[in-house]
Amino acid sequence: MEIYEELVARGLIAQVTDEKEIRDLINSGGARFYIGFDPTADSLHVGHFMALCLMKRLQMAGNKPVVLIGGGTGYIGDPSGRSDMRTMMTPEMIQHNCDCFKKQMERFIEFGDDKAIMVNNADWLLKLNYINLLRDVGACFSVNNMLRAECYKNRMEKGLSFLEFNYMIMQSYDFFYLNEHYGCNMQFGGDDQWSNMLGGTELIRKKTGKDAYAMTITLLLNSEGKKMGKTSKGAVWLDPNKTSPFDFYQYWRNVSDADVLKCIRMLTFLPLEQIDEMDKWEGAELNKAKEILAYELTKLVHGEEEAKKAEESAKALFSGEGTLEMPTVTITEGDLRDGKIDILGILTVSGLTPSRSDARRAVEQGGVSVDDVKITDIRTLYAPEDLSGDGIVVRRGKKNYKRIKY
RNA sequence: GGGCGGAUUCCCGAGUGGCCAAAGGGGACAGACUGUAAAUCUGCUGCAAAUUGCUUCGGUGGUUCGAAUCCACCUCCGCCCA
Repeated sequence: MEIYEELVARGLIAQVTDEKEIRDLINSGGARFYIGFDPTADSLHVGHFMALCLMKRLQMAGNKPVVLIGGGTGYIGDPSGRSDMRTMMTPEMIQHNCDCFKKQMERFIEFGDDKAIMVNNADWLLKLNYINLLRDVGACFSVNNMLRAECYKNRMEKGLSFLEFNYMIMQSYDFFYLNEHYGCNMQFGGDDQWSNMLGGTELIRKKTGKDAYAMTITLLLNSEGKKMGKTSKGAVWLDPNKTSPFDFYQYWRNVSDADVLKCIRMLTFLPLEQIDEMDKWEGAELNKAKEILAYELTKLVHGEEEAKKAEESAKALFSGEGTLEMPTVTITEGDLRDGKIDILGILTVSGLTPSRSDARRAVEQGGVSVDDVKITDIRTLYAPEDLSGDGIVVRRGKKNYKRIKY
């Protein structure tokens, strides 16, 4: 199966500007495509991961990826898919985030031997002269058309600043610039980028008369229609210091039945035949599929060793026996009161609960246990001796464990 | 630039002098049931030395015994007119 057909089979392709041309181009390895990443945080997250995987797949098929870091567009902020304005970032933050992105990407994409290149649009966007830009590309954009774009529609009521309105123009200019200077003939991006990307192909056509193509990646939505890779605490990060491999594993281990196969198809590199086989699984069998999903993704992001560790820890914890790998928190003297610490203190210091009030509620509702014994009294006290040696294992709810030592 | 309207807790959104830590919904969390799933039911959702105290309703000052609520100024946002 050729690469384009595989992407379709995996459900990765959302929209394309010209299916035939694009298929020919990437199947023959003739695409020089770019994907942009706006440095909105100091780590990549699951959403970026999809794009990286796509780059990898295409690179393996002989196409050349251009990673575009949005050091310049970061100054503006993409309004697509947002209902409110982004908070403005300082140049220092943007630079810091760009650096973090670079490091993480090198794990996924091979940059040696001109196999891929990385550029930063700050290099050309920040130099632009307003009047020149207006004359040069401003004339190519119809405000009427822009306002009709889906990405601005829902902002018409909420409010959209001129700053954000210009994002599309900057992104279009990027494509134009990359087309001119790097021979870039294709752009990929999330489906929410569609109108921005069309702006680029249009601009290239108007300025040069050449054709350029765009293709969007299906947004990874769960069965409830929400973006995946988000938890109540925020995004699921690829940086192990922001989302531990164990938590990363657990996120995928816990996806709902309805979403497992879709995730496996879209995110893993398992052969399609194997995935089709899994598609027949039902009911509790799907639990197995979740293990596979979690393991495969953790392996891709954090390496095989970490994936194994995470898997073992998870199995041990949920089967109730083992207590090998577990985040450990050490209680210090400052946490003690009258030489002891109460259960609420332990929960709070360990981060299992955000406050003592919350800890109190958790205990009162029967959600806390220590070494598998349910705690019912909020005044339960622990002395340093109780926490010596291997310490104790404190559990809040079903899925939150911490080992507590002194 | 002119006129009008708005900002409430994680989100939406009620509240227009004391009965307000603030209705209702969503989400999150916990319990039961399960398969570390979904659905359902229940509880819970500012903080703490916890039948009490403290801090919160865009910001700063003021009126009042008492302010989310009234007044003044400021910031941000929307709508209409230019």
